[in-house]
Parts: sequence; C-alpha cells; structure tokens
Amino acid sequence: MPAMQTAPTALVPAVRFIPIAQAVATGPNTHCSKCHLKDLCLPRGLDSADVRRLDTLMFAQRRLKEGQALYHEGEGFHFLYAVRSGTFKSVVSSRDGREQVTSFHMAGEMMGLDGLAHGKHASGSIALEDAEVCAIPYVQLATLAARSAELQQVVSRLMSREIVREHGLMMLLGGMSAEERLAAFLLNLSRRLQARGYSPSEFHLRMSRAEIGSYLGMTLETVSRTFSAFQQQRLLEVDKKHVRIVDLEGLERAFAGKLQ
Amino acid sequence: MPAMQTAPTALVPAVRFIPIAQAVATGPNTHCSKCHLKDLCLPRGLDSADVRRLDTLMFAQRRLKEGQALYHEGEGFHFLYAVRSGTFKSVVSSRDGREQVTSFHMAGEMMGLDGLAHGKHASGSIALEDAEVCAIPYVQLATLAARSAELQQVVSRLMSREIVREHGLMMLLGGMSAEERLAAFLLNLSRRLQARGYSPSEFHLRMSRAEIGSYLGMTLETVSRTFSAFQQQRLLEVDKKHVRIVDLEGLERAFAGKLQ
DNA sequence: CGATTCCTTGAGGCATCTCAAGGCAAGTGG
DNA sequence: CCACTTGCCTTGAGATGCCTCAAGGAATCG
Repeated sequence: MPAMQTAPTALVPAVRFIPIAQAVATGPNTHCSKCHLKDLCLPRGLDSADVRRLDTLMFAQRRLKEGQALYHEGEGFHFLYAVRSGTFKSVVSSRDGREQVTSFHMAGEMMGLDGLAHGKHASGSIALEDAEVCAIPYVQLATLAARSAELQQVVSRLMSREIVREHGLMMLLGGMSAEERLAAFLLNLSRRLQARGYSPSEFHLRMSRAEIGSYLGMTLETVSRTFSAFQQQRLLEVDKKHVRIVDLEGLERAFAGKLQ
Repeated sequence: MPAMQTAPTALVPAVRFIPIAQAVATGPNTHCSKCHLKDLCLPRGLDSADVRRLDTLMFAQRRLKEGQALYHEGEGFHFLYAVRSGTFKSVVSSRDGREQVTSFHMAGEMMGLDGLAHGKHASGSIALEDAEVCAIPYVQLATLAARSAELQQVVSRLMSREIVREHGLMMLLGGMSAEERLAAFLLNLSRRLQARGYSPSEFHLRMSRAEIGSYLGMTLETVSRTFSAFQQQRLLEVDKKHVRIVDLEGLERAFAGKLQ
C-alpha cells in the first residue's frame, strides 16, 4: 500500500450563497408522468397507477442561480428535492468553519434525505450552476407512501442507496491514494453522465478543484497535480474544467482493484 | 491544518468467520413490548398500539459466537437485525481483498439497512464477541409499516440517521488528524456506552487496533501510537483493551472544534 | 483594466506509512 | 506443567505521499 496523507480537506470559500427568498421563485408545477426524467428519478420502477398518484402532488419547481443555496444545514426539513437540471453540491460544516462536500447531485437525483433523521437538514445544498429542482413535500409523500407499498419501497431504496454510496466513499477516503481517489471520482462522474445521455468520455466539470478536493479528502493543489499526472500518463486531457478521458481502461487501472 | 497521511487502512485478518448454518441456532422468540431495549431500539418513539403490532412479528433470535458472521457482503437481503447483546462490526471489501470497517454496532442498534438498495447486503456483519440479535423479516416489517405511518416514519428515520452518521465519518476521514480521529471515536463510544447504562469513562474495547484503524482510516501502528500519546498527555489510561478516560475535556479538546 | 477567482507548479516539511523487532497473554501439544 | 505457537500490541527507524506556503498565469467581471 502506498503511503499517502489524508487531506486536511480543501478549503472551500465558506459563504457564497444568496438568501433563500430569491430561490422560491417557481416555475410551473409539473407531473411526474410527463417528466423526461421519469426513468431516472423518483418514479423509477413505479407502475403507472403509482405514478398517477404522484401526479396528484404536482411538485412545485424552483429555479436557482449558480452559487445559490437550496437549503442550509440546520434548516427545518420539509421537502425532498429532485434535480431537474444543473448540478448541486451537498456540504456539511464543522464548528471551526471548515466545510466538507459530501456529494454532488445531478439530474434525476434526490437531495435532502438526511433531513428526516432529526427534522432538520444535516447538510446544505448549493447549486454549482443555474439549476431547477422539484420540491417534494415530505409529509405528502409519506402520506402517499402509506397507501402504496411500492412507493414506500422506492423511497426506502433511495435512502438505502445513499447509505451504500457513502460506504463506497468511506472506502475511498479511508484507504486510497490521491490518484485512486481522483480516478474513482472521474469514473463515477463519467458513468452518471452517460446514464443521462451525455458523453462519458468528454465533459465539463461543474465543480472547482477545491470542491473536488473537499469531496475526496485532499487539497486543491493535490487535485491539480493529480490531474496533471493523469495527463502526463495520457489517461486524460484536461483543460481547466474540460476533461476528456483518453484511456478509460488506464483510468480504471489507476483506480485499481479497489471498491469491490 | 495539520498535514497527515491517509491510512492505507489497517489490514484486518480477512476470513475468520464461521459458516452461517451454525448461526441460525435461535433462542426463543421475543416481544418488543417486553424487551429491555425497547427505549433504544426499533420501538423507540412508537405508541403502544404500534408496539403491539410489532409484537405480532415475534422476531426470531440468533446467537452468535465471537468471530461469527451474521451475514456476508453480497448475500441476499431478507432481514434487518437488531443487536440484543454483544458488539458487531460492519465490513465492506475491495476486489484486492482488503477489508474496511464501516461501523460498529451495539445493543439496540440496527444492522442491514444498506441491503435494501439492491436486495443484497452491501456490507458484511461480524460479531466481535458472543452476541444475540433479533432477526426482523423485512417484508413483514414493510407490510406492517404500510399500515402505520408512525412505524414507517421510524424505519425511514433509522435510515436517515445512518446517512447522517456516515456524513460525520466522512468528515473525520476527509479532514482530521490521527489524534482527532481517535478522540472522536472514543468520545462516540463513550456516549453510546453511557446511553446503555455503562460507565462512559471506563470500558473494554471489543475491537482490535487493526479494526479501529480500518474504521478510522489509519494503520494499526498509528492507532497504537496515538493511544500511547493520549496516555502521555494524561487524557487516557490504556491497558490493552481496557480504556479509562481520565480527562474528558482534554479529549474533547483533542477532538477540537470539528464536526459541527 | 484593475480586481478577483481559479488553477498550476515548485520547494520544503511533516504526519503518517512501512518494515522490523520484541513483548505479553492465551491456547496447544507433548 | 512446560515448550512452542499464535495473535495482538508496542515501539523504533527510515521512507514518502501529501500538505503548506508561495509565486505566477489565465480567465472573468464590473
């Protein structure tokens, strides 16, 4: 095993949010059954009867600008949010003001599941680019779920998946080198983009080096150096936030045999 | 921020389990309403009607010996397990055979929630000492939950709490020094023992240095050295697995202002 | 076009890893 | 009951991967 250092975690500029009030500006409400994301998002796997039931909720949409907070850590939990477009980061902060990114979210992914535990959001959510979300009133969703075992199952599975995802991340943070971490991150991003119909090999990073570093437990300098190293190894071509995966298998090898 | 290295994670002796068959030997079934753990465990927060409903399930108990596996990673998911006595570790493993501890469980805590995501256990569970669990058939629990919004809420909250817990751990792994990690670990252990009526300041570690290291993302040697350092700082008295917290506030200071 | 933000790269330091040796306790076989 | 093995822990010495600090370049913005 390589020796490596745990990242004191890259520092992310702490406060760059915009008051919530501005976030509430909503678009028209939407129906799940007509949504282009219905195969990725909440209704995934539900039969049409259940989807119709979801339609009765008519989720309000919210539009956010880059840098704007959807909700803050500690705020009362009332909604789950489904990403319609754009990218988000989830952050938790420590008393000393440091902030750690715990996940990135893209279209079709659910945010806010950690709020259930204690009735307040355990992490904050911030848009990394202009974005839209569906706001799903949790109480109403729970009411609906009480009448549909399927829907209940779907929500439970979402949560469970979040737990599994974090297992993976712990493995990453606990036992892997900088190169392995970044490779894992890029491969994961690639797969998710592909699932959304984008190119898996060429994409635009929505997050800064500091945010990647925070997520992966390393400094932004190490992220930058690792990008450069991958480029020298002819695994990637990197130009600022634009990334092209040149040698997918090589990248997978860099990620090595980690993570089951 | 201190510079520190990420742990290539302590190596835990890989295979030391006993075939499942032997684990099925059960004690008598039990009722939640009569369980001494009812204020810590699943029924926590439920009204008496719901607890009575839980009683109808009559959870089978399983007894396990030290080192025995309750379930393995990848195995089909059918039960949630509530710890009645003893201590467990949850482990995930990577292709290269390394194993990482993702959590420790004690009386009243639930295991197996990560199995829901894909219908198979995403981690394995191994008894660190002789132990007993209640096996909760998930299908039956879900059926029951479909009829009780309260119960459904309880299960959802359990999951959400697991997500929040892992956030905390990620913060630990991502951005803290060896001393901070071990301090956090000990303080957490202390609190949980206290909640169970044990001394918060003097206890017996059920896990090895290697397992602690794996959990905290450092090598067993560093765990050992950090224990020694705490002892020299007169924060702890350590004798093998016996730990006495001498200076609680000092330990909290060592853990510093991290984690909200 | 100055200010700002973000990224890159270098040089040096250090926390933690790796490797190695030795001690203690419990279990095992003769 | 003793020699031997085995598992677990501790400690030391040296190596190193990543952090820290610092400087400079490029793009964006008002």
